[in-house]
Amino acid sequence: MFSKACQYGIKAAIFIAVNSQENRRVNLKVIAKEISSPVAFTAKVLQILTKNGIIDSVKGAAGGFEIKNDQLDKIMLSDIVTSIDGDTVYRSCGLGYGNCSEITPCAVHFQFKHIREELKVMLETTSLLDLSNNINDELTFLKR
Amino acid sequence: MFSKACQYGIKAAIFIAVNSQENRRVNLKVIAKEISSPVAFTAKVLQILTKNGIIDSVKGAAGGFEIKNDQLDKIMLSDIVTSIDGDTVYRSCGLGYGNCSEITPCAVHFQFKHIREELKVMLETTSLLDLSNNINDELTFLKR
DNA sequence: TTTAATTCGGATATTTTTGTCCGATTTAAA
DNA sequence: TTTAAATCGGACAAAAATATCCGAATTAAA
Repeated sequence: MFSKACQYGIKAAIFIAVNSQENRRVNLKVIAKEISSPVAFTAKVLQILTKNGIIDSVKGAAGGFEIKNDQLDKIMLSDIVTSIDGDTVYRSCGLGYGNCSEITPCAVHFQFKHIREELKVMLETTSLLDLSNNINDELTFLKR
Repeated sequence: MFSKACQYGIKAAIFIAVNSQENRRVNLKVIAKEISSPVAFTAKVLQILTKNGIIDSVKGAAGGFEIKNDQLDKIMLSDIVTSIDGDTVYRSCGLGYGNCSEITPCAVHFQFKHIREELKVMLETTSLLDLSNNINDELTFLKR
């Protein structure tokens, strides 16, 4: 469904969100350890998220990554996915046709239409706040 | 969502299905041309489908690929997808955790659960007959 | 002011996916 | 029986994704 880079990005963003709620800035090493991802590769992913304004980075000693608390409910899963993987997963044709549409539908268009739309809605309505609240309430996990 | 190999596999299977309904056997070159795919790579994909019993191959001159007509309603999209990409798209965790489940759900488990289930049902209930009928009725296209 | 901790960014390496090539085998038809 | 058309399968090549390395820039704290 999503690339590894994207999975790391989602996990990292949630971890940063959870910590930002407690006003804790977290650095690359801590993030990578928490989400069991390769450090240097995770750095690349975090750079993408930073450039796209999804997370904030602070250079230097005591630096790291954080998200402004008033942004947590505005950052959606779709923002993260789009930054890293683009929007093809939930927008483009299931068979990869560039010209597949409602008027000229490919062989699986009507089967995928509904699922794509549900995925889109889900990604666009699930915020980092929702996800980090679930972690805080111990309804879900991030590290295993 | 699916690998290119899988997209080629789905397209090829539908094309073979459409032709099998008319009792026409089609060969690799014709298939690859129809679905605009690289010939040799498509050969590999067709071999996978053949080994998995989804399509039948006939060697030698006048050989090619076909599907028995009484099988068309029994071959589901899920059979093709599983053969080529495996079942991770519609079975495994959205974040890639091996131990994510209903009792120990990952951070996005409940968001993805519904979509994964819908995708699974769709793939398991859409047959090659359904898809080739739509092509025959010109409700959908395969080649563009 | 120096040091250590940190992100940034470019280069490189490895692995996986995608794609190509070609000889072996099979088989219908000339 | 020969030939041509086809699949099969192994080796190889290219591209993309994943992962690593390292020096530069930044900055808090000693």
